[in-house]
Amino acid sequence: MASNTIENYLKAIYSLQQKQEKVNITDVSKHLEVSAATVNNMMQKLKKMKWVKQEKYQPVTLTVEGEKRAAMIIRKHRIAEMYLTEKMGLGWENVHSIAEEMEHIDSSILFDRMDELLDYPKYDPHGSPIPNKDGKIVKMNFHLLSQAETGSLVQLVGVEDSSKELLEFLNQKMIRLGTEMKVLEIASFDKSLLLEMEEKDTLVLSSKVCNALRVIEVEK
Amino acid sequence: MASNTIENYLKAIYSLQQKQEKVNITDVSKHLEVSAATVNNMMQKLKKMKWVKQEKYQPVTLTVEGEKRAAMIIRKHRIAEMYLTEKMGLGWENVHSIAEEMEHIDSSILFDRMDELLDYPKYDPHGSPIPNKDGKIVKMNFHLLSQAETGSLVQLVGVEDSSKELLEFLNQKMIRLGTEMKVLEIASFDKSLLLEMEEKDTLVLSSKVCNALRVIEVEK
DNA sequence: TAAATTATTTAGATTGATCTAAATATAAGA
DNA sequence: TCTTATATTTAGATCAATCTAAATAATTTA
Ligand SMILES: [Mn+2]
Ligand SMILES: [Mn+2]
Ligand SMILES: [Mn+2]
Ligand SMILES: [Mn+2]
Repeated sequence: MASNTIENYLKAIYSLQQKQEKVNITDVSKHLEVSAATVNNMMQKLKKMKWVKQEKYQPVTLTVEGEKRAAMIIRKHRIAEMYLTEKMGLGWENVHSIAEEMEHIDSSILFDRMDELLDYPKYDPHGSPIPNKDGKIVKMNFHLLSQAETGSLVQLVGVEDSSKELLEFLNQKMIRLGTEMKVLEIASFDKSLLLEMEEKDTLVLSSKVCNALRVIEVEK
Repeated sequence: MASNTIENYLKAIYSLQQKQEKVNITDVSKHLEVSAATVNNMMQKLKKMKWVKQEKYQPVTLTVEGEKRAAMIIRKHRIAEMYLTEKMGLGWENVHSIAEEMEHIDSSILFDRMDELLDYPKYDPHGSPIPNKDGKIVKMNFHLLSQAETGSLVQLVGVEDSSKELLEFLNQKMIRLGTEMKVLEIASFDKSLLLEMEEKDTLVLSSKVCNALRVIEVEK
């Protein structure tokens, strides 16, 4: 059995691989907030286990086996999040940190049962897809709100990070998955966006927030 | 924050303290299946943290603070077990090992919510009382089936261990909490019991099993 | 009570996960 | 291309949690 630490590394590499071509030691280092030397050290171990491949001084990639393991951990994480929100009534801002611990529980009975009770959900409460039992995961189609153009009408389909801080901010602004927003103006000075909300009131979001919101274009 | 390891030590000492006057290093060592030297080493650390007291070469005791922490971990463990059986439909034989990991999750929101959804249960699925938020725990009244006398009518109110192995054995014999059994005969050779079950059929249980079953006397 | 047994402590070592500092390699910029 | 900046690796250290073996204390038995 892999330690929680090792599982967190696999998950980190997997997540980074989803949005980048190349995953550098430094990326993993920043993502997990450990030193590059520590990551390097762990990569030696993961190479021995045949879960990652890496040539000296080159980026890392998960092997097929490593990717499968990572996907299974993420699957457990997202099923747990979904269960906690849908069946227990916890807010989307509270479930990520709990799932961060539950994902390491070794019990197919538990996660299969949650999956069943949820009727096999495809997405987690933050809009990310849940890998299936084979580790297959649907490729999401979105762009970041920070990339939207003036005049476009967009709908929130996911968030880049599931931190309590961001999600409580969104709660307060009444923004949730499915919320539609029209981009009225992009401030050239700080890249903040002026948005028209569903109730016709307007709202300004900083570029930091806009960089964390996954949206799709919708018809007017 | 205490590590999972430390929390498991606190829990072990607490559980042993429930059924023994004195808790020796050796008892903890056997309970957690680590060497006595390891336990000794950990006791030095727990003493520094003021969670246990121990004079050199003497038994260990939890401090008030240590006991409270232990009770909170056990509370989380038992609420989780109850939730898994009652709300998710898992069998009593499957929940202990899951709870062993869930008990370390640091989230009052999660456990308070489970407690609420369960309507504040007093006992876990194995018949053990759930400590309240102040760490108070009701003293159970029972004796082991192995201590029962010939002719007595007893009812199962709990188990000494929650291992999958024992509980699957009990499932197979149709024995669950509340099951009544009459002691027909005690074999002097191996201390096995011949029992009359509710459906009038008879059953022999080894002393090993009888030592794991908590019963109370019931009226005939 | 002396000897034997059992329990506890100490000493020294190992493993996993981490760090900082320094060395080395790669990539970017002038 | 040469220099500079950035990324990776190596070296050496620390801390938590464990071990075995040996020393010491406490308890039990004869
Ligand atoms: Mn999450
Ligand atoms: Mn995790
Ligand atoms: Mn249990
Ligand atoms: Mn545990």
